[in-house]
Amino acid sequence: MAKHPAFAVTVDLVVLTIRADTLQALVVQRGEQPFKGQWALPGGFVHEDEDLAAAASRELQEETALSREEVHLEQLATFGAPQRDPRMRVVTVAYLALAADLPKPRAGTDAADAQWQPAADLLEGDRLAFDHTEILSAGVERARSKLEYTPLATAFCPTEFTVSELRSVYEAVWGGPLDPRNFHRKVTKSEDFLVPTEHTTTRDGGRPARLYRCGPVNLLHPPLLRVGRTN
Amino acid sequence: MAKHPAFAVTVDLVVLTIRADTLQALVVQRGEQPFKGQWALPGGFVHEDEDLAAAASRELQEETALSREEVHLEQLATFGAPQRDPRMRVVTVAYLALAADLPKPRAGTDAADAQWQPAADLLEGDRLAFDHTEILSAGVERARSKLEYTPLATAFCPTEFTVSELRSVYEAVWGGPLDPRNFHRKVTKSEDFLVPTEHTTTRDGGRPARLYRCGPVNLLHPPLLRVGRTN
DNA sequence: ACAAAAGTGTTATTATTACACCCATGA
DNA sequence: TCATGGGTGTAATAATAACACTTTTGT
Repeated sequence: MAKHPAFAVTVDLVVLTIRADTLQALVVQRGEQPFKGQWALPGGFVHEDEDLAAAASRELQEETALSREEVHLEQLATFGAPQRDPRMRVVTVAYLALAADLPKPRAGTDAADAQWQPAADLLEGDRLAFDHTEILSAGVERARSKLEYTPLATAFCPTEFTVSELRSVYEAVWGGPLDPRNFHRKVTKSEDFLVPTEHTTTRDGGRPARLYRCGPVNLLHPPLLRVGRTN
Repeated sequence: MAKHPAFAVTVDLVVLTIRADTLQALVVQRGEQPFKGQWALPGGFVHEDEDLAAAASRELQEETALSREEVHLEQLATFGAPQRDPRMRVVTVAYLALAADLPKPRAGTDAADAQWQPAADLLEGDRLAFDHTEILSAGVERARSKLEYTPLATAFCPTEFTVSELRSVYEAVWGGPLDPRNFHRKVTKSEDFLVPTEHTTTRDGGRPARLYRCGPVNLLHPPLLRVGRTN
C-alpha cells in the first residue's frame, strides 16, 4: 500500500438529558485556543490502542462521572472536513449519549467550565466551536427519530418511571404536548416496551401511578409516530 | 492541546444494487497483502485535503465509473478497532451507495478483480477481509430499514420505473413477496413518493404499466412497514 | 370536598390486509 | 382467445385521535 496522510482522530459527545422539561445538551467552555472561551461539545483524542467506543465511554466518564451502564451510548456520525480544525487535519467520530437527569457535570482537563444548556438555544445562531452546531443538530435529530421506532426514550428516565414521566420525555424531545390518555394506552399496550413493577408512586401528584421498567424490545410495533398528531 | 497518535483514515464502500432480483454488493479481490486474494469492500485512503464524502465519491467513481448524481451515497458508520488492520492503526469511514443495475465494475488500483456478489452469500461465514463482513452487514441493515421510512428504494431503480419494478426492489431487499395490489395502492397513494410520467411500458409483460419518477418526499407517511405482513 | 393526575370506554376516521375482479396488452 | 401482469373494489381488522368519564390519591 502506498503512503498515506496522517490524521488526528477525536471523539466528540452529544450528551442529552431532560432537565426542567427541556432537552438539554452538555457543553464545555474551551480553555485553550482555538475558540478559547466558546462553548463546545465535550470530546478528546482517541488513544493509541483504544477502540472508538471505548474512547467515547472514557470521555463521557471524565465529564459526567457516569458509568457506561447508566447511559445509552451510540455512534452518531463522523465529521472530517479538511479545515474543521484550524490547527491540523482532525477527523472526529461523534457519539450520542442519553441519560436521565445527571449530577452537575465537571469540567474536563482542557475545559474551563461544563454545563447543561437547552439544545434549542445551542442550535440557533452558530454558538458552538468548530462544526459542533452541525454535530449537535445531527444528535438531536437522531434522538427525535429514534423515539418513534425504538424504546430509546426510556434512556432519559430513571430505572423505574411512570407513564407520565415517559410522556414528558417525548414532549420535551418532540417539542409539543401529547394526549396523556392515548399515550398511556399506546405505550402500555406496546408489547415488551414497558414491564410493570409492583410499586406505585405519587411523586407526580394525583392518583398513584404504576412504576415501570423498560422492557426487552428493540423496535416498537407499531411505532409511536410523531406525525400522528393531526391538528 | 497535547500530542496525539497519528491514524490513517480510509473510506470503505458498501455498494448495493439489485441484480437478478437479488440484493448484491460490490466486492474487489485484494491484490496485496494482507488478505491477498480475499474479497473485500472497495475503498482507499482519504487524501490530504479531501473531505470524507469526496473521498467516498472518488472511490466510487474509480470502481464503477458512475457519477455522484446517479448514485445515492450516504455515510454509514465508522470502524476503528485497534487491530482491524494488521499493518497500522486505520480508522475507516464506511459509506453506503445504492444504484440501479450498473455496468460491469472495473477493478481499482490495488484490486485484482471486482464483481457483484449476492449480499446474503457474502454475509454468511466470514468471507470478507478485515472487518468488512461487519461493515457490509451494517450497510444491508441500513438499507432494509430506510426502505420502510424513506423513498430510498427508488435509488435502486432507473430514472423511470414501474410500480412492479419498485416492488421487486422491496422484495429483494426484504427477502419476501409483497402483495402486488396492496403495494401498488400504498406507493401510489403515498403523497409525493412517486410522480407519474406520461409514458407506459410493457417491458414487464402484460398490460402496459405507467412509468413513474421518484417524487420530492424525504420521509414516507405513513411508512411502508415490513411488519405489515401478518401470516 | 376538591384538585390533580391515573387510567378506561367509546366513537369516528384512517390504514392494513386479503382477496375478488376487471383491464389492456402480446403472442 | 388466452396468459400475463396492471390496476380497482370491498370487507374485516387494527391503529389513531379526540374526548367523556371514572378512579385514587393529597390537601
